Amino acid sequence: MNKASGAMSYDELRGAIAQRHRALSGRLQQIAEFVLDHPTDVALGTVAEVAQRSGVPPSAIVRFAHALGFGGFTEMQQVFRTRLVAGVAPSYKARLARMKSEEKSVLGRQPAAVLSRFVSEAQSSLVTLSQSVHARELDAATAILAKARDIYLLGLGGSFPVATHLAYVLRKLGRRVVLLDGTGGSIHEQSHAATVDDALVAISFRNYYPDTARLFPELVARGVPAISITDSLLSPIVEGARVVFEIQDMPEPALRTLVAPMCLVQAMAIGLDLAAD
Amino acid sequence: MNKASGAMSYDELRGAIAQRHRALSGRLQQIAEFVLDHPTDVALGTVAEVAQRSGVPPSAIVRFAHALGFGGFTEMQQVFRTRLVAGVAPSYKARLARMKSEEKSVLGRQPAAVLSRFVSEAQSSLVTLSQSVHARELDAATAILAKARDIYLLGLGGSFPVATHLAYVLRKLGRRVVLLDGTGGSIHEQSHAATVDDALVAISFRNYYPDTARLFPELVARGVPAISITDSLLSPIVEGARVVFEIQDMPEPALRTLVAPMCLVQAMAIGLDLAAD
DNA sequence: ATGCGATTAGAATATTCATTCCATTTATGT
DNA sequence: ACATAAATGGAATGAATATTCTAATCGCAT
Repeated sequence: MNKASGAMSYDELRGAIAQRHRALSGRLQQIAEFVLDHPTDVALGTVAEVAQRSGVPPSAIVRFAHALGFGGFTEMQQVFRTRLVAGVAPSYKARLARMKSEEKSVLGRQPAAVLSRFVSEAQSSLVTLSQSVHARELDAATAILAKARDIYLLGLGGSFPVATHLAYVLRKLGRRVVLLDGTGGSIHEQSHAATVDDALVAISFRNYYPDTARLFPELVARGVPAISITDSLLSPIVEGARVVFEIQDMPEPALRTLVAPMCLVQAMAIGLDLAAD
Repeated sequence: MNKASGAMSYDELRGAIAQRHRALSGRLQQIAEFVLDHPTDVALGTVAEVAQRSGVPPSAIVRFAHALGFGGFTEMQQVFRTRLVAGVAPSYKARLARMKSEEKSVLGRQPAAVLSRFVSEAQSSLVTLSQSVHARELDAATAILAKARDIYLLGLGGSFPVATHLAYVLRKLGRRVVLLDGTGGSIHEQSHAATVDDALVAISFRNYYPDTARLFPELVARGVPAISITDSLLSPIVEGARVVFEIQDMPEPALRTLVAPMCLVQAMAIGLDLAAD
């Protein structure tokens, strides 16, 4: 019971186990070998399960945790669980909390620190993007766009920059684009000519812009093939869409760099152009 | 209770939740949104924890699981746990296989390859950004913006998305913003009210949009403090600018993801807000 | 061999947890 | 406006779980 185990990472724990392996008694050595070989079982199982799989009585498992300086099995299990959560996409909640805490410090308030924060934020959102977008979806999306006569773009509020960017690139590539921006009237009027021979790319993140949520179902009902870029399967532009790109983003709208969706629409546009040859 | 839930994958479950979301009652919808946004919490937490974090009573969580066809929370949780183990298991063999498949797709022009190409482009442009932007410039920029009564944004053509994004964030933070977009007349008229007490953020990349090149010197001549974001010191918006951010980008306009300038303007806006407190 | 300390296994226990039940509230149709 | 059904929240319940305790066993030096 000589090791402070409070804030221990999984790798540190592995090292600690390996280090004192030979100093442990027979049963405890057996358990040490098992937990190093089956960290997932330890992370997700109960004491009884781990005990059975490693062939020892439950109490031995608890003694093992004690020998490592933990208050009990549950405490040790927490460390093994960090390994699991580290494997999946970094949680935005944690990152947001980190941002908030850094904002408090004087150093974090300096513009240079703010920039490096957004840069690293953008980096990880790009990693997440390439992991979460599948080739099948991209192929389907470009197929829809390739068949479209006119391409309608719907992205208002915070998503407007993405829509304008996609509009710019598509027009550069010679596509006919209608950007639904609501200038000079309602977006309903702008989208009135959309038919089943056209296509719609809708972009919307929380909180979903009301006009987007209203117009999207109308166009879908008219048979316009739709591609949606959003942050949740529950967003109003998911139902009826032929293709849905779900992109994780920051919960706070003002903190979104839009890096991931910008890259995605770019890839869609260029991929469309290359496939057309 | 009409869905066989025994051998269900995480993605299938997500789809099922999204599909019957609107058919659920209020509380259950609230839970649906939470579990889609916080799958890790569901995978690792207890009923009480999930209930507290999602702001519902524990019994509602169990009812939610029942509504999805599971025998109880524990049964549903198993599906969420598969997501965690799937994320960590692919060690070397799977990762190698993934790399191989990516290489293969690079050979073709498949959209997925295009995306990964843009992602890596964006990654490196972010690295370059954090290296090339210095704290002194950022400080100077935020100082100018802090003193400004109205902030005029000038970014046309391919830079328009950056300008709209900056406009969105600044307005969210309560700043007075004039976006020079030329709708309903000339940008000259829109910028007519700009004085020495205001500020101008100009964004322009090759080939420099003619209107930008024309308007920028006029505003500078009128004494409006200017911040420029561009790709060359020879660009038309460098001379007369108080601060210049030079950002390397792709030579071909259609291939720019705008990732770096998006991050930069975001950092400027948030940095301004934090410094103002 | 024998006594002593360390180690172990299994039962006992106390706690945590998921689930169910029921009274109350809220929505819905007549 | 009323009656009926659905939904909800909170307490009660019973199961599952981690942990502790104790008697038995093992290893080891004398």
